[in-house]
Amino acid sequence: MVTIYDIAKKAGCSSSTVSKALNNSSTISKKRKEEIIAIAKLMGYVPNSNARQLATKNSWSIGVLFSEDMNIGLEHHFFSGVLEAFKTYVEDLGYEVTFVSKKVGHQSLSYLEWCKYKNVDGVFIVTVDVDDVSLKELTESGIPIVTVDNGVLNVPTIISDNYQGTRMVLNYLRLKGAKKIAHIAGPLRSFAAQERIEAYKDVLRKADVEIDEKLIIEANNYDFNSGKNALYQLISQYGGIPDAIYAASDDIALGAIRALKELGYKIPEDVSVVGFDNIELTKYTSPSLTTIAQDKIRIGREAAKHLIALINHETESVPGIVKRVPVELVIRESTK
Amino acid sequence: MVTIYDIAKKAGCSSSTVSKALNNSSTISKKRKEEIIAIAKLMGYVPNSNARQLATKNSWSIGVLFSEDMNIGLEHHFFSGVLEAFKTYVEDLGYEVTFVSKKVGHQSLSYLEWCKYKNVDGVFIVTVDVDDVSLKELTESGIPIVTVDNGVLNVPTIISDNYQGTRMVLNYLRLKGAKKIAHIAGPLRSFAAQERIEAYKDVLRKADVEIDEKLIIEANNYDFNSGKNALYQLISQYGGIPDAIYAASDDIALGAIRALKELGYKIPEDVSVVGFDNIELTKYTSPSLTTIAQDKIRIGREAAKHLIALINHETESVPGIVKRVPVELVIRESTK
DNA sequence: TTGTACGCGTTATCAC
DNA sequence: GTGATAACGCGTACAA
Repeated sequence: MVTIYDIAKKAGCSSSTVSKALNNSSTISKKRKEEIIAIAKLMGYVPNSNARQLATKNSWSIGVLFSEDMNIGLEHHFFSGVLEAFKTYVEDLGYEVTFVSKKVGHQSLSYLEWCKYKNVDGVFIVTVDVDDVSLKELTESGIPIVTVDNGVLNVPTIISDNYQGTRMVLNYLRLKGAKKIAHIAGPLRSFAAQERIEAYKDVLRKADVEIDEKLIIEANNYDFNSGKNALYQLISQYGGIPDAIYAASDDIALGAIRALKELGYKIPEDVSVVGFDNIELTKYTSPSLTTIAQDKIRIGREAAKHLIALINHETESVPGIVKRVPVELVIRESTK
Repeated sequence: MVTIYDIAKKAGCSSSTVSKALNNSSTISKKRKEEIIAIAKLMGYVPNSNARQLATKNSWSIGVLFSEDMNIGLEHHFFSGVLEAFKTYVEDLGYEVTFVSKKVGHQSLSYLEWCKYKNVDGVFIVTVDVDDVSLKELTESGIPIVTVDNGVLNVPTIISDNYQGTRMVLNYLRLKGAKKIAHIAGPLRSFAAQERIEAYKDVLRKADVEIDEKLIIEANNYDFNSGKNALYQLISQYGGIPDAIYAASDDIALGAIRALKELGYKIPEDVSVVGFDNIELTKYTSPSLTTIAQDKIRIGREAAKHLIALINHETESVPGIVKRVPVELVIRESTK
């Protein structure tokens, strides 16, 4: 490993002069500077992150909480996309991103301890086990944090505009003549699920449609099988099928469609079905799925932007929703 | 921030004694040790990663190359799964995982420079632009590296057993009576695509089946549309449809199925279709897809194992395939 | 068993 | 414009 001392020796100057040259300080002659930089390049000098961070107390690093123990299954696709966009944005600003861990070498740490250990500038909570006690400690620590919808509520959150999406779905279905529109909600421990169900009720109410609680059912989870089960429950609780079904996720929608097919119904002839997310495969199923497209890239980027602003003290940390990202209605074959 | 000096002051001893207590050295009395540890906990002491790494020259960190500029689309799902498994394994051993970047603060670095800067113990190449010049420098640097199938060939590689998978597909199709079996290969710049096409030829040859080059077609990519296009080409080049189609990925298979449907063919009545990967959605399409399941978790874990072994000098770095992970044939509705 | 003193590679504060 | 020198927080020979 070549250090600034090696360079200093070769350049015939002191290490502090080298440091100044490399950090283009103003108090150094142009000639010296170029000379030193040339030598550094020649010798293959690479700075040492640890030494630099130790001296500057400045880490340029961001921790990412991304635990997959919690079995979010297909949904994961959404979060991966968000993380990608986030990573791209902050890396371009010169930050490095590291997964927050609970171990270092042979000893166990809490999330907060790990963050202090690494001296991260901020944390992006992507997915997490909300029941983890270690999490509360972290979110209350004062470290800049953002998250996207995942049920952690005491942290600045970037989220899709669920109300807008729900309104678009319902307006569209009603425009197409649907009277009885059911809603298969996501698990209500999820914030997004709560928002969508509230929006469903509110939009209908404002359109002077009476809310029929029998048309609302909560799925156990966001996945295919939960959707399938929910549909059977819906039918038995409602005593038949509605004109249309608004599902809280694409996977739920696909599960519901499968169940409907098993029961001999045709989509969209007998019943229209709409999902939420616009995951890749919705283009390719038959029928292809009408759905609300979430803008993963935008969400990731907005999260990054907000976190950087927090780090730079350009904004204050307020718990809850700080940004709603617009969604889009994608009309395909599952609605008539 | 509380340091070992703060603890030393409170405990009435020297900082080195504190250090010894915290690193459970053998040369310290039990009583002192427990006392110091208690004080450390009380004061909320957290070690400083940079100082420790600077002193020990030991980073306990692994870099991950995961660039998404290259538009691998749906395939990404596979790599995300592999990365998850990898991360879980190495974090459990106490390593932290950081995305390799090309910037730090405001200056640009090559991959290798970044790795030296961060002093990572090893690198896991998940996805990467193989044409990146910066990559060669890294792979030839001597830093421990592993990769999974992605076209980087001069590095130890963990990969699915493509031969076994291909053999299972072909044997199954032939058993079911298929005579003319076409192969839609992946893009041949991909190593897996090459392996699968070679296996296809070899297995048939060994079964005394004459290879008909007209039954082989290379898709431009691994995605849906490439599969669709490839199928049209196949038909025009072969002058009809074969008994069965073995596609190099599920997405290709689904694209081909879509094209077949457009042409009025029924699957599996008119033609059987088999994919490769076993991505989630293959369960839910209609017909659901017969495919080869790749074991993402096992691949990620084996990659981790191998990298750790390299880091610990328990094995030597040999370019090319170091481990083949078994695959499984999942029979669903797209074959008869 | 404990403490002293130094090194890890860098930046930053002063004198010069 | 340049160069000693002191941090930064920790680990570790070596001496006590």
